[in-house]
Amino acid sequence: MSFINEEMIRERVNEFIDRSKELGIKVTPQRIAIYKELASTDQHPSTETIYKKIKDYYPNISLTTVYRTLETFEKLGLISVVNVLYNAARYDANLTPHNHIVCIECKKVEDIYDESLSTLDVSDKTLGDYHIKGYSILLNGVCKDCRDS
Amino acid sequence: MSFINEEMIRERVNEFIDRSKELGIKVTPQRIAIYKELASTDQHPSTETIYKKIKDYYPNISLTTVYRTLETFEKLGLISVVNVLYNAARYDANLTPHNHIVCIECKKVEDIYDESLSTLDVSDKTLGDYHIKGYSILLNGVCKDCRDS
DNA sequence: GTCCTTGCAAAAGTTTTGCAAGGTG
DNA sequence: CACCTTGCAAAACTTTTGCAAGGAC
Repeated sequence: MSFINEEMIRERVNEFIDRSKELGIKVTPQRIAIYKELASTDQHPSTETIYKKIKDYYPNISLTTVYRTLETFEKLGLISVVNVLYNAARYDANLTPHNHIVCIECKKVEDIYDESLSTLDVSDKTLGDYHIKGYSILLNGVCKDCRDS
Repeated sequence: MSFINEEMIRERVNEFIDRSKELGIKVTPQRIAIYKELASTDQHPSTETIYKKIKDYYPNISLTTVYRTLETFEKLGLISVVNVLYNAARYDANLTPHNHIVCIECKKVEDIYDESLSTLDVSDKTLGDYHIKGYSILLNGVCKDCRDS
């Protein structure tokens, strides 16, 4: 299911290279290394984690490059960020069940009370190796303020 | 709908005070101020934002206190954190639709391919003031490794 | 050769920790 | 008055930015 073999990785990296050329960005060894590292795992690593792994065989790479490269890839849609709101912790005193919508640009968060999103029933189930405690649905889009400016 | 008036806030703060006593934590002016600030908005503020607001009328409060207090509240279930994975950006090269499960303790992220979670269809809709681009479902629980230790 | 990309260093921003003083129960 | 909580300072950690050198096309 989630097993990734050598051939799949090679294929993904080749697709990445083709796509980069289409998009007009330069294909550097650093970019290939970063993409390959991310394509080789289903662990959703942080920037630091990717950096450390690459450093083993590419000791000169800079952490700054990894940051900048991941941002570039994400903006071009080559990869995605699991947690849009990684900039700072956000709290909520409202404990009644509801979901959230995040503005991709200004990072504003608003509540959503929408019945079509309340149909999931996963609490207290077991999924894979996990005891599920809860879930959160984060919609994303662009808010009116950001569209207007 | 999402309008919060003075009376609701007072009520929430009183509940908070009662609950704090039940839980055996001390009710300090700082804690009341922090809880009240959070209960007075549906904006899901960051620690810094809460700090700045309180500082207007409580100039001696420390940012450290706000950090520590929010953590305390969260661990006791008095409030919740919107974004569990706020510690660092996490990336994913797998662009096929899937969801994620996060271990609350070690912050590990794994992929979920579960059909019962794939029934949401919100793309390209408009919800409130937003053009929806997509959504992510983040289940949370405790992984096997963390349960065992 | 042009211009995008990289690496270094420094800065900005977020969160955590140690410790003494202070306040709640 | 015991002990939890606070505030300050410092450190740890994550991310961003400026600039000159380097490399892809």
